[in-house]
Amino acid sequence: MSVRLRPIQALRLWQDVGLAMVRRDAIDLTQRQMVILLTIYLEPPPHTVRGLAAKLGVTKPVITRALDAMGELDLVSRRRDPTDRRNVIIQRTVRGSLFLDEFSDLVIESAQTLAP
Amino acid sequence: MSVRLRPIQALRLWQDVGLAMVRRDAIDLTQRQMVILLTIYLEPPPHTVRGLAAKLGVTKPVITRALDAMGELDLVSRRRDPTDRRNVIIQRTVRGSLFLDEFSDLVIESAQTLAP
DNA sequence: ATTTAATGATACGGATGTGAAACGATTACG
DNA sequence: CGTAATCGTTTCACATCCGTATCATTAAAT
Repeated sequence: MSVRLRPIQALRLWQDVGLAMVRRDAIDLTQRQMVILLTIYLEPPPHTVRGLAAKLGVTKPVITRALDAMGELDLVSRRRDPTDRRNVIIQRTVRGSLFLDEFSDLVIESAQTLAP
Repeated sequence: MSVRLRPIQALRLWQDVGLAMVRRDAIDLTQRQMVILLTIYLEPPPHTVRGLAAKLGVTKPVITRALDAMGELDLVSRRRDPTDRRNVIIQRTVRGSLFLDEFSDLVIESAQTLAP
């Protein structure tokens, strides 16, 4: 079932969620960091720096630094690929799952309260 | 009519739209800038620096700088309030309307292609 | 008229993100 | 082997954002 939205609803949804994220003094991720995090949690593993860079169309250092920042927040973790030690495998964490759960709740609630 | 979303749909929606925004080499707004822009276009005028700062829960310089940046992109414009010349009234622009129109299309399309 | 208050802009120091380029470590290939 | 290619990281110079504090302008109060 596809989700149908009207233009004003789409904009209100973004405003609501964005406003809640800005007001919450909590975790403040860049748009790129958010997309990286969502990709790690939504798409099937394994995830590598190079793969994420290609998917997002950005350079590798962008991914490395985003992983540094999010790793500091314990939203993701990294480990070397045992079979090919050049690769780094990016893994999910409990805190990352929790963060995205709360975020999805926020989106769902905003969507529910949208006027027609 | 409220819009019902499931958790995975909510996350996929954000990933889709974020990915499209990151890949587009075009306008790259901060989350705060985006919320400010949406507020200016969705809520009834007049909009002032002080009012926006209060609504977002941030300091006034944040608003001033965001307006500087978005004004440079011709997404908003400013003019002095004639009745009280301390105030600055923030106004919409054609380019800003167009930008948000395109953005809402992006959200709507992503929502339509969501799996159940 | 003088003082007080309010508004938005600016200066400052610190933190963080970016792309380009170079680097060390590891693997693949001839 | 030894050389080339791959992968993630680091370095560099630059840009942008943040909050605090301060400033100039304007309005209101005394």
